[in-house]
Amino acid sequence: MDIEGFFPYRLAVIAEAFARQMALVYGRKYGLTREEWRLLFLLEDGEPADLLQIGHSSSLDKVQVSRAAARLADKGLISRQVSPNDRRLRVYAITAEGHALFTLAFEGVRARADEILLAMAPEDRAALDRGLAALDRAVSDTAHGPSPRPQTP
Amino acid sequence: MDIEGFFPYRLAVIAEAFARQMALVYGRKYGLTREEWRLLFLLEDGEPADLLQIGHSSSLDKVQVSRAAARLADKGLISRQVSPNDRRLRVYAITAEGHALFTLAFEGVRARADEILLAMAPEDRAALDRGLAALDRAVSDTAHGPSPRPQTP
DNA sequence: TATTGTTATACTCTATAACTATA
DNA sequence: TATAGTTATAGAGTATAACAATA
Repeated sequence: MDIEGFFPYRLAVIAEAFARQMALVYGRKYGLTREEWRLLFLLEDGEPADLLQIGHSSSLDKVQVSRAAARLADKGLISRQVSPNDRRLRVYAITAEGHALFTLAFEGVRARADEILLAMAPEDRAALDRGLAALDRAVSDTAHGPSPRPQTP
Repeated sequence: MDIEGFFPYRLAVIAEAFARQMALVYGRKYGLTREEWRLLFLLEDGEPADLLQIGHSSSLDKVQVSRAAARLADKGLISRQVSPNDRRLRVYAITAEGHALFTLAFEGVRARADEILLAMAPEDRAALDRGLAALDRAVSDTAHGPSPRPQTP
């Protein structure tokens, strides 16, 4: 068994190399960590939301979201307001500055991602898409222990 | 643009979920870190080698290899001997205990990986394989800056 | 002077647990 | 008492720089 041909190794190395290319853009060029980038993406994309909703749709746990949100709020990229309905909740929303920065960063990331994906033959792209979707299902379907990244103890 | 459908996000999340399943085995069950696991894999697989050779074929840099090797040597899983030819070099080799532990861990990891992969339709597995290979090439082909994980400054 | 391997430093990420304030 | 969010702590991963020993 050669390590290069061992599927778990291959997947990890390829995904890492791709993620590194993206991080060069939002990280080195726009000063965002991966968690900040995801959080901004989520808030830009959807309605203002609270921490648990965000955790659910970002594959981050509540601690990660809380800390990324604190940093983003410090930079003025998002706002955090206590909910009037339930004062335990905070409602996160993207600010105008946040929107502006996200737009720039997103264009950069998308451009780099497209550059890579468009260097692939269309059939290969389709194969990748199909294979990843199937892998995603297979991991969920065969999960044993507790579900990953639980939000509540 | 929905974050769930954004390719870089999808790839990262799926690869992460898969890697987590593997780490549950070699990590939680056999007490190895990811770097120790890779290093052991490499030494089990090939000839005894020096640090730079290992770095090249493991996607780890020399610092990571050096530290993982120190921990593995402490546990008695590998040996490190100064090369007689060039006394700057150290030759790493797996020990009998290392071999025994690796064999157990590998069986476990392979079993979990196979469980997932065999839950996929054969055509989906083939698509995944083909898509990943193409993605790997595309990332390399479109690389701009310095190559990732350089071993020498 | 250049190279191999090690150590140092700092920051990010991951995983838990404990804490606070509200409900 | 339970829940939402925060803070604390520790370990693992990543990125650089500096260093010692040897060539």
